[in-house]
Amino acid sequence: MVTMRDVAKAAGVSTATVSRVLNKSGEVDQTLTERVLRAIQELNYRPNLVARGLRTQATSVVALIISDIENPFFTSVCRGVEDTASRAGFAVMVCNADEDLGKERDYIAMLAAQRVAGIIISPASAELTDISPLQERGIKVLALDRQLPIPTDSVRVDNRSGARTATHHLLASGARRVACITGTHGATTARERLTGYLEALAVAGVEPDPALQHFADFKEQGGYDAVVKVLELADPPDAIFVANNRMTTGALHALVDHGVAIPEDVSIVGFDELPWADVVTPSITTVRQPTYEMGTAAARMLIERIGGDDSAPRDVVFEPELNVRSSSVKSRPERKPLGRKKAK
Amino acid sequence: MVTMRDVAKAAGVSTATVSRVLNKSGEVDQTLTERVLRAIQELNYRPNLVARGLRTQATSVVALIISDIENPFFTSVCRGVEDTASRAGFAVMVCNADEDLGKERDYIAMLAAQRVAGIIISPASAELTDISPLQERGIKVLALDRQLPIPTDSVRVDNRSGARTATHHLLASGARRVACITGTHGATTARERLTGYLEALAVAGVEPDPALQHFADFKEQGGYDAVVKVLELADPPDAIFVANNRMTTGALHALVDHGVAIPEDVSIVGFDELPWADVVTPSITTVRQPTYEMGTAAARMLIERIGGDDSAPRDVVFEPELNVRSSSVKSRPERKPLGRKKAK
DNA sequence: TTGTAAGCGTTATCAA
DNA sequence: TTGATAACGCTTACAA
Repeated sequence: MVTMRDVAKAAGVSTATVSRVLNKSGEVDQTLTERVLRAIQELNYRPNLVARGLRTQATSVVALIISDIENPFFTSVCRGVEDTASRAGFAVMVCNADEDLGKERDYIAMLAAQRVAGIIISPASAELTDISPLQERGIKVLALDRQLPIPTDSVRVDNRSGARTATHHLLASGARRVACITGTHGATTARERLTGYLEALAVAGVEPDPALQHFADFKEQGGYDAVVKVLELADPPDAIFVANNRMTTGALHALVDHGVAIPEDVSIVGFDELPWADVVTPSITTVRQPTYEMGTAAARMLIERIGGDDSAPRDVVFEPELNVRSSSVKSRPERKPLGRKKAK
Repeated sequence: MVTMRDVAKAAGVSTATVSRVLNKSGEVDQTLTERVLRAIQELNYRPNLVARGLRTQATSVVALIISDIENPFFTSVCRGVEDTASRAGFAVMVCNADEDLGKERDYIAMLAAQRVAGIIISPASAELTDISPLQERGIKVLALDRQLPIPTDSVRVDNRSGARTATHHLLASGARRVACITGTHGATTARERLTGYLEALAVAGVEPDPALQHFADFKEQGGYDAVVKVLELADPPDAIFVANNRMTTGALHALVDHGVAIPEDVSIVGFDELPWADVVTPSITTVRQPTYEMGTAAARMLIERIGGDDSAPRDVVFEPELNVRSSSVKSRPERKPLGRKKAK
């Protein structure tokens, strides 16, 4: 383990001078600078970031706490965060809290203790997630996808609008009984998407049926089970709005397993884009979120905060976009869209 | 910022005693212990892990450096690593090197400087990835999915065997000209899967055609472009073996866009399981890797090393499994498999 | 059983 | 411009 002392000794200077050379703080004589740099090179010295962090009370690490690392929505956001953050000289650490409040608390504690510069979090719960350990230490926090009880910067999409558009589209395309499979109760996104669905029903003058509304777990199995339940109803739905990508996959599995024709028997729209939406027959109508852009926006805002910006918290809301494909259009049997020459 | 000193003062003891209580090291009087615990509670004290790490030269963090966070293979492995590691009291940080040697080097440097306890890495390059900064500091390293130049613990699948089985299956199912779309040159997995493909051809007495072999980028676009190239050949293939999940998605896009019938015109087998392999028509034949198990095995081995195990490096090789579905069977038109009652 | 004090590898404040 | 030296918050001999 070669330390700054070793470098100083080798270069015949003090550690203070080595530090100044390293951080380009203060003026250092040209000759000494060269001696120091050579010593660093020869000894293959690497500064100890733990010690530096202890001394400066700051690191150039930002963390990303997500609730499901197996969900393409989050991994795509990750990419956006990372591209922006690493360009600004920050390393990104991803922590998977897995919708688990306990794990989330542990990660928050750990990151607070590690003195990361900032964190982007997709909270497991709107009410119960506690970011006070971070705020106490002045660590900047940005809420992603979901909001927090305390006002903080946030980046998300207009979930109600997206759900409304999707539901409206199903009704307009010939559906009359639309089911809604949304996520866990705790997540604001799940509740907002349900609200949007209900709003669209109201606008169309359709009486909502509680039997058609399900809270599932945001994963494949949850989507599968919920669909099985609504299919077993005496009066089953002729359309389903599914509130996220993984549940949509599960829902499709269930429909296929039960020999349900899509969209003739049941049409379907899923929230979140699917890489394979165009590969399947019928192709799947989705509500696309601008995931990558959300990631870059989140990183940019967080880094500004770290840079000292202390203006009022901002809430950036992106607009999701309905991508109409074949799974949702009952009336006129659509042809597979032509002319695509590029993979997603 | 409340430190150990504050706690000590509040409890009327020394920091040494507080430390002993905290770490359950040494015997501490019952009364004092209680006073300390109460002070900790009242002041809401949180130990500073940076300082502790500086002092003990160790942290209970393991890092995972992966080459593509958008690839479900890696995210599933992550889950395995995390479940095992967090049960053993380790936090897991995921870093996305993105097949980029520069980023990878930066992350290695950073993690070395942070003094993580160990890292699991899927190296960007078999030859150029340099883990010496880690080894110099005694940080345990395990290679995942791909191997390293230096002997280290490793967890991977038998890529040659998987590719051989897939290719053999295509030939046995009626294909006569099989193309192979593999990953980047740098990755051992890409080369091994190509080798397996060639071996299967050799066994079947089929002359390999370089025009049917492509190195792509492990992503959708690469798979798409490669398929377009082989389709434009004067003598196009009647089957394709694709060496990973994302490229398989791209390959399917290309086939669909070009109106190619699967499996009648071209049959296809993809390496890596796809969550939606059963949802599409035809369902997609895949070579499944036991991703989650690989993650748990990797974490277990790494943690044993951290615990002091210094036996010879182990190379754990899992066997991939061919999952025959409809996309690969030309001869007898298969019925959709029945009896599945559970989503993936 | 408890406290004192010496580090861990940096950075920053002084004097020189 | 440079160098002692005192923190940063913690753990751990060693002494009491």
